[in-house]
Amino acid sequence: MRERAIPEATVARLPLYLRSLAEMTDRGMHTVSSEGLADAAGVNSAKVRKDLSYLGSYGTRGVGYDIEYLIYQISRELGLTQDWNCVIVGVGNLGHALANYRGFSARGFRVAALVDADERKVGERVGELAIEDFEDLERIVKERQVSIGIVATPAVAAQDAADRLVSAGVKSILNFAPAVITVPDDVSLRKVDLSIELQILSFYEQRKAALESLRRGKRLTASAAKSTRP
Amino acid sequence: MRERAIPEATVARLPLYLRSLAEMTDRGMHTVSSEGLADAAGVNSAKVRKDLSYLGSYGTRGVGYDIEYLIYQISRELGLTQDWNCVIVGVGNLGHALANYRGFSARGFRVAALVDADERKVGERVGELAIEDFEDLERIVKERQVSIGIVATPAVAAQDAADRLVSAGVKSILNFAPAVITVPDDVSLRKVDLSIELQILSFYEQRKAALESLRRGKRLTASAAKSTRP
DNA sequence: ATTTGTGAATCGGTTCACAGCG
DNA sequence: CGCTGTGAACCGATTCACAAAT
Repeated sequence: MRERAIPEATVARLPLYLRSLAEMTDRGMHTVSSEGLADAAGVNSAKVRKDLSYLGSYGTRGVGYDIEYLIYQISRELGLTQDWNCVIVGVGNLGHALANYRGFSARGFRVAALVDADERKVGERVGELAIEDFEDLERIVKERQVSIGIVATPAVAAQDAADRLVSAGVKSILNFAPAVITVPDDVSLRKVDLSIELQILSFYEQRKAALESLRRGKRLTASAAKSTRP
Repeated sequence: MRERAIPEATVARLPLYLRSLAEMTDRGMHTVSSEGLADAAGVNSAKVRKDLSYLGSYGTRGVGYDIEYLIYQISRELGLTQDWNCVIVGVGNLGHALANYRGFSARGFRVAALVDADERKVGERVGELAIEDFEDLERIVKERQVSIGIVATPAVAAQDAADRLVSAGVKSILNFAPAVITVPDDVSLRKVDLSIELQILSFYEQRKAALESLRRGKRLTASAAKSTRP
């Protein structure tokens, strides 16, 4: 291996491996096989081996992977050897929860500012930070070298929030608002949508219920047929 | 078309279409082309047509799709013609925010209970509801016909929360805890992990920075080369 | 004339299965 | 011998491109 370009699907799993590996170190382990890591991360071992092979040949045949070394390599690949400053745009319900979320700082993400367009909220303190005016976003991004914008506004305000983040120079956006937002090609956008997740679960839940009642229906029909046949 | 089995990827997009269609009705529209819906949902039109074709032939060639009818068909397919009761397990930061999240009830999801293992929290009111004892989960699930469990506990407690939900008969789980949890095959599991999303953004952010400094480096080298050549 | 619905081509990702190496 | 690393086969999803429908 070793010629640029890690598949998106692999990138999305690296943080998962990282977390499992960190837990293993905590438990005093030093090496792990692809099988062991796969179990911990909830995937299969072929996937682990292929994923890790994109980073380089960091395993030892017959032995496995050195946990500490692998943590270092994955962290480096994910850009976690440096800290990233984030700004949370929209400090309602969810914005509040995100602002207070620890685990955030755990992986080197620092909430450097909270902004909201509602003037009544400006000045209000949330943990260490005071809510600032959305209008000052550009200045804040520049001064504090913010590289990640977290959109936690209501749906109608989300595109505007994103536009302002982009024109302030932010190149990575995480959108929690239940709205489609569009950004230029050179900006990364990920979204987290609670309501969509619930609707997906609803689909499968319904299908299970339908199958169940079909099974039940068949059984009833069968026994009914039996009882009517003398 | 029309022989069971809608691809997972399609199921995941149906809620997106539904939201766009609802917005269109609000704006007084009555029909929409695959192109129009694609733009609103942030996908391409071929995908829209293929996705919708799995539900049946609900469009009119030369015209497009009837919005109202399509909303009905997608809602039915997603199981949104009925309400679903949810229980939130773990009422910390995030659990609180989820409990107060409107938009929840919007699509027919009702938070029927909040439970927490911390006895000091039991009894505390959050909006309409009082926090109940995690130990009573099984009874609560049965009495209130809860079908969806939302895990918002700390990582260490997540698997236990899931196990208890499963043994109470819950077949759909949405996991917010930063931990891998495993469930039997007949249980649907989706996960939302803030920290993982940030790490993915970090990867691309870093890559952009690396590319940028490479470009800058080249330019410098080029001009340096030029200046040293007399 | 316009837009759907869908086979066929293509792509990205997963899994298999085993050669290669410690 | 055990486990990694990886070509090859496979699979699901996306995109293309056009015939069919109104």
